[in-house]
Amino acid sequence: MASPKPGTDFIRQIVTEDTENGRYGGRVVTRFPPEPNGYMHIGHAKSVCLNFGIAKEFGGVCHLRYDDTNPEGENEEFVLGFQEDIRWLGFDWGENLYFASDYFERMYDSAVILIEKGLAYVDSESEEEIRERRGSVTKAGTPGRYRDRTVDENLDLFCRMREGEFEGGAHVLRAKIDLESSNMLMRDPVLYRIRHATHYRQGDEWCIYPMYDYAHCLEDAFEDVTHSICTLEFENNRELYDWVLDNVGFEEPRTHQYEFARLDLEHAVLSKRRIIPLVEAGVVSGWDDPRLSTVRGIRRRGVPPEAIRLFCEMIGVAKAQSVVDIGKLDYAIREVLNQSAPRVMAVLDPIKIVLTDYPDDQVEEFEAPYFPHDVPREGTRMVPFSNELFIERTDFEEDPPSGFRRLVPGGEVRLRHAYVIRCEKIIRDEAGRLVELHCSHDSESRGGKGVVGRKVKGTIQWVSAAHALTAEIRLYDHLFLEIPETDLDEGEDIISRINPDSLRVFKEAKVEPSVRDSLPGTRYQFERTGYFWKDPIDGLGEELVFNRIVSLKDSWSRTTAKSGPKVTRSKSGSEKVVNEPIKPETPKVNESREAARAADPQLMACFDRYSNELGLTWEQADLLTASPEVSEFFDKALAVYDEPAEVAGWLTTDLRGLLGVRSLKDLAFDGEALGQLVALVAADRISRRAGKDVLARMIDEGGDPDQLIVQMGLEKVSDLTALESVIEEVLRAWPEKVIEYRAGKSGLIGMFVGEVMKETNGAADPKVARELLLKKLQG
RNA sequence: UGGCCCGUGGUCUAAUGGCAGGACACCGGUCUUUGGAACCGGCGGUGGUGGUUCGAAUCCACCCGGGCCAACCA
Repeated sequence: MASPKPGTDFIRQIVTEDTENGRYGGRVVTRFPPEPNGYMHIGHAKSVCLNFGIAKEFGGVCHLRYDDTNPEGENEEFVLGFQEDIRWLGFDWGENLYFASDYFERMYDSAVILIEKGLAYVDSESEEEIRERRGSVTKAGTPGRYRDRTVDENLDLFCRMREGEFEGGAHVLRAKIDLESSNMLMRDPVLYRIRHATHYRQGDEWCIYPMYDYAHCLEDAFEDVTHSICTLEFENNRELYDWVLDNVGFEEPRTHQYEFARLDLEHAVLSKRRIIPLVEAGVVSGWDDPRLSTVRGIRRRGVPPEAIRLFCEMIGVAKAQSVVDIGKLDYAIREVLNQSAPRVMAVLDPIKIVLTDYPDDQVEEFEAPYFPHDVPREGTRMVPFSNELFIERTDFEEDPPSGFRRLVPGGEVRLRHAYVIRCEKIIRDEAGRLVELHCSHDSESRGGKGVVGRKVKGTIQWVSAAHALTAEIRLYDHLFLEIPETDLDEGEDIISRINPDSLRVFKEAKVEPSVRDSLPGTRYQFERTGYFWKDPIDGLGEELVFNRIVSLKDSWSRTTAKSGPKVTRSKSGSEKVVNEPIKPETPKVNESREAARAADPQLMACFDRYSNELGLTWEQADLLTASPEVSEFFDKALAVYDEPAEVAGWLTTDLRGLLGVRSLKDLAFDGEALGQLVALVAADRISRRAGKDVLARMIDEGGDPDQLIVQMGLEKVSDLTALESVIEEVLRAWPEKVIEYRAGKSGLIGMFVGEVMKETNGAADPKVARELLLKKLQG
């Protein structure tokens, strides 16, 4: 089975690293935290596979925790729904079932801590005022009247909020953080609001309820979660997540939040917010409509859980927002079902065949295997045959296109597991409509025996008219024509985008009799048509009702349709953006750096000195004068090693890249140390590359470059013969690469240099090594 | 418009300064009593421009494009 190797996505890498470093003492605790206000959809399934999957792989646990902090819309039915769906997917939370609402008391206590620290206050302004004062993304917020209430006053008010003294909306508890923060979430976020509502678990015990940003991180921390994995839209919330935990007093090692891109599927609608109107308008039969991408819908359609897991493995986990081709889901379903579904015959839209040369009172039975030769499973059933049969209407063509391999007037076709027949006569009614086909059969071809002297290319399915079962068969197609989740505009009526052919019903379909005795839940392949199972609700009684789970891949209709251009998405980058090359007359300069210089004459002077006296480029001078720290760092380095261009290169490129989120101030070394390092490289003591390794070490652990070189064994190998022998060794170790290189794959030179560097532990001079390599590979 | 995040074949995703690889889709072929499956082969990619480096998808800068954030929702 095609399955990409799991375990290499960025989250698993983080977990691996944390486990290896013993950050949490080897513990791995994840959690799946649904709000019980709707049913689970396939997007949740991705998260379930991720969280439970990681726990399993790392020998940890995954908690199922309901994030039930808002009484509105939450209820027990949805709680049960999630449990059912998660179990169906094949995951188990064991003992670890939790409810955020069970933590309300502890959350209250934590809020009191924040108030006592002066980090939270009761605000009594109206909702509108608060919104007004929060400012906008480009405008700072302004403090309200109540921001400076005393701790005692806040404590008293908060207590009375809980006691139920106030109306909803009268007061809120807010964190006191920073009204000017560029992150809107940090502008004194609301922690608690008053809601006189009955909670489905807590009843009327509470009339204040915590907000997500306050509650969620505490839930994770209370449960000793290690890796709190959520979707990308919570990236901005991480800062607040950390703020709450740090200020309530949780210390490292504590939980941290990581974000991945949620699943978006072509032709599907994935959020509860968008599914609810479909359910309410009755365009689908309910949350379990087989066309919906809810887990209930998928399950009712007949998709096996293995297929969902395979699908989630196939699509991977990353941070790039993306839209997955629905064909991948179909593939995963077929992949699983091909191995497990017994084959039987059914005819959706029958036309009658009369075998004029077959005795009309004769019935014979063919023993037909349930599985094709390439599926290693056993089993057969008996299929009755008589002189009146049904075949699929689309398997007969009066006027066939070229390449058509099924029944045509005067032509032959093989009936699967039975005889070859020939179409002798078309019978029509007065209106000229096709009524039945009169055919003859070749008794020599019984049971699939070969025919002599001619080729019969086509094989079609059939059922005996007298023995067939009549069934209703429902064919499902994508609910939406071409609209991925992200393409819908806010407020747009999604019902207008429904695919009118998303459900087609065949009420008079004919199925071979063997399925009458099938085990409940059996998934079949109706040969040449697709995978089907009995609808678990409407197919329960006497009536036979089948759902199509997924069609078979159909390379015939693909070639006939001469498939027009694929529908492309209207938004989100399907067309390449071509940029005009920009050759600025005067180099572009970052505005904030320019502002910093404008505000600081000394910086401005540095900028002039760097670009004029020192001869640095605009870009370098610009970067080096972003702040006084940078220019001072640079000047100190220059004092040790006075080659401005070189030092500037190290500082603006290598050091900047290595720094990440840290700033120069956090460093355990200063400009002088950088100067020393650059000097050592310039003096040929170590290669530039080795120098970068040293720099990385200095950033992580501090230390003196001179000593580090010795410690890390990076002293340059400049001995030509020593280098040569290493090179010989590398070339011997990769004979086939040498051949490829000589055959023209010149990109391999980098790989050879890399191998030499590896062999010498980074000490070789790559420039020399490359030259030598080039020379050797020539000959 | 401010902040944060993200750009790798048609789609999803690897490569953590050293061979741009895999899967789906697509195209061709072999095989076949399913126009299925399997097998073989093929097409096709680092958003752009500069810079650093022996070497850049990867580091730096600018540009372009996309996403998220101004609920007392989660």
